[in-house]
Amino acid sequence: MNYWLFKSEPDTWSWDQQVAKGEEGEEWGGVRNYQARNFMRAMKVGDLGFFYHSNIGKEVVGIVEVCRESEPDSTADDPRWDCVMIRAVEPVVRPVTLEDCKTEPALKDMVLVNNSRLSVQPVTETEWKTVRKMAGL
DNA sequence: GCCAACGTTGGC
DNA sequence: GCCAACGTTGGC
Repeated sequence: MNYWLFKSEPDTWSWDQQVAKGEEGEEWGGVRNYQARNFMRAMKVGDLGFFYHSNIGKEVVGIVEVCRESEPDSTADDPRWDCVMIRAVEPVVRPVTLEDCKTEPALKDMVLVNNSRLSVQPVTETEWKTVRKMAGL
């Protein structure tokens, strides 16, 4: 089991929209970054991730699960891009902001804190447990 | 809205 | 294969 973090601008695709998709989930398309794509290729069905709102909020707002492994991105006209599908699992009790992560010593090596531009990131088990706890889950 | 950081592109 | 130019992201 691996843990991840999915970043989205709520203006483009928000947690509420993700929740509205329900069990069916939604294609995490539109990613045009090799590192992010490679992380998606490494994902397995059942892997869990944080859903993070960038720009507006700058906080973790929910938990998602990978429900389909990487396959061609329907939003791409170039075959090199593919993506997974994710579904909402549960909302957080309390959002965990970027600032919270920066001030928590256990999260000092978190990718979110050090490379905020990467849109799909790996999360370690320790970070996963820490953020979950901070989120009130 | 600005700008720093980063990734990608393309000319050489 | 290098690197300058350019585009994008995302925190502030």
